[in-house]
Amino acid sequence: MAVSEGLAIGALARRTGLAVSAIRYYEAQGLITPWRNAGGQRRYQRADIRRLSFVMIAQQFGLTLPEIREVLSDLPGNRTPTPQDWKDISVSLRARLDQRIDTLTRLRDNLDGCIGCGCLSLPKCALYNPDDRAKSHGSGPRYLMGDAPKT
Amino acid sequence: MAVSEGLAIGALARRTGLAVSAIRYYEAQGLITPWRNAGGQRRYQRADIRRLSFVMIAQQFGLTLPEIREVLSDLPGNRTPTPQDWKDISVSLRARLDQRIDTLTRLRDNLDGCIGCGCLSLPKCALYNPDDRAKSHGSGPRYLMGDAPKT
DNA sequence: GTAATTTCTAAACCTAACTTTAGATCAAGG
DNA sequence: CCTTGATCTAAAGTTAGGTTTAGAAATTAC
Repeated sequence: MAVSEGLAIGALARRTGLAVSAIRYYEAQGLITPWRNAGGQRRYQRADIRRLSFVMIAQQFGLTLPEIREVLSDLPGNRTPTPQDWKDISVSLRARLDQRIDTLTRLRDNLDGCIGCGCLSLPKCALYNPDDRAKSHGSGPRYLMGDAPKT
Repeated sequence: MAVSEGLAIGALARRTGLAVSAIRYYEAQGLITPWRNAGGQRRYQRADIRRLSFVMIAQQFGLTLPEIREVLSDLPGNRTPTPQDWKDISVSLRARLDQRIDTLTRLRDNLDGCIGCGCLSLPKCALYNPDDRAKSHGSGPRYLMGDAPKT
């Protein structure tokens, strides 16, 4: 056993709970970068378990994969991230989460006064102008205020 | 002009800000049910403006279209919904929203203590067991805890 | 009464985030 | 050495939530 043969993709999958196909997909999206062994198979570092765990958590917070990649780009590239490194990027994650919670809370507080009254049919209703509307959830092209449809 | 010719789909689109194609799509998903005029064109009631507005608001809250359809099913089918009817179903909406906010808040409160510590690599971490994980956001098949992948 | 709009349907296309499939190659156990 | 299991790549399929396109029929406007 050499000091560092690395983890095979199946082992990493078992450690993280992710599907093998998902890990390959994340690589294609630039979220993780394994090296290859002599036979061309992917090998991962121990630290990648944590990296993928972070990806999963950030996803629960509603970040898209490109957003997560961006957050991860603040990790040092030249060495294995330390606990402090992880703590540092968690700050950025936390800020996004705080904003999301604020938006939902604001929306909720408007709900009671708004539904049932006339404003539900008006475009100026407070519920119609959230900040992060277009990206709030789901995928696919989405027509939203200020994003003119063809017809 | 008869008393009730109804709104054409284009008019409804202008009133709500939705694309015509989206309105047809919502019909296919069972969210709205127009009638047809002699020529086969869709006609809508005035109350449908509010119905679609509700759909848009519920979407911002993160509900999927099937969920919204379910919420809307509590409206009276035999008559035009009254303001009180709308208020009633808003309660159901608010409950879901409260839960979502709670989940996010709990997640956030765990974040600082969790990232950077060893638990980030462990499946038992508090961040790994949210209630509504599978449906929290995004689309497509998603392998998540308790939903075994094939390989 | 004709021209310009709208609307109709069905089917194809789009994005995000993955999974499935197929056929080939690698690695490990006996 | 051979067999079994793990990986590899590329391409196609899936879901949600829509949009685009094409050709035809209905409405509206003049």
